[in-house]
Amino acid sequence: MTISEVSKRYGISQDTLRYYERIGVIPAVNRSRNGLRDYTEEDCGWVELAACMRSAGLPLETLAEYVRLCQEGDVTIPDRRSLLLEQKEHLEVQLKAVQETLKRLEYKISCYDRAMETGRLTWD
Amino acid sequence: MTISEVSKRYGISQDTLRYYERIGVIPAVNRSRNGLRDYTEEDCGWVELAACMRSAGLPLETLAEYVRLCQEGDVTIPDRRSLLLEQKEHLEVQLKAVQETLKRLEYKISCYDRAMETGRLTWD
DNA sequence: ATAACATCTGGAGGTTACTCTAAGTCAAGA
DNA sequence: TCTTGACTTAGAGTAACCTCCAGATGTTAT
Repeated sequence: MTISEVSKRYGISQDTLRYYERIGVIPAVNRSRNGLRDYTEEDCGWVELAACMRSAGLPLETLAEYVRLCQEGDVTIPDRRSLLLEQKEHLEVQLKAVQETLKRLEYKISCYDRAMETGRLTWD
Repeated sequence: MTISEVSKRYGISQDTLRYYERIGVIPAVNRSRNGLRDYTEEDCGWVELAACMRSAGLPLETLAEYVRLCQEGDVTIPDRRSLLLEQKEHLEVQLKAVQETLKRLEYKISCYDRAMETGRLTWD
């Protein structure tokens, strides 16, 4: 699979794919004889994982560390587990922040809805 | 209320409070005769709103635009409403991303839990 | 053969959101 | 009076995350 195909498949620019590989957020991708990247399904799995984690805001450095640990073999299983646990806890905090802010936005929007009917803005 | 008090109250650095004011994320704060900021409860309300919205990841530019619209009076009510609606939609997408990633982290962690008992990592 | 196209690398540039520094002002305490 | 400490400004610096560019190379279509 070429970089342009992977780029389209996951909605990540080619530049970003190369960047992620360079900084270790995805492991090194095999090359065809002429030096072009040729992504396997396993490579795509790493890309997809990175895309998912990034969409939730995990830092690139953390993802790179996870990949590094994975490459070091089974001895790093406890480290990997605690890395994921830490990120899970961060995300739980983040989730609450987003939920609270959403509630607040909904409330404000309802105030504006009323304001647009009555011409009066109450409790902004 | 002094800047150091507001800083402590909302866990935002003094530098950041001044920065937010400078770029319009919070409206201009009144000064005491010697030029020091003296935050009213209303000012604090703006700070708290900014803190909440930022915790969910809303961009500073968007917050500044909202503040600007608020200062322009009632004619901007429809604009403000649609700005908030747009941010609400972004946050709903973000919420889903965080929820999905959380699920995935939980699943991976459960795999690592099993791996640490059995010594075998399945379905990473 | 030549042109068009995709990819490569290394490095520079851009955006967002702070964060820090330097130099200055002012009020209160020793 | 002198110094300490909290505050001020303007502007530079930093970190994270891309994004773009130049110049090279290799493949495909005319």
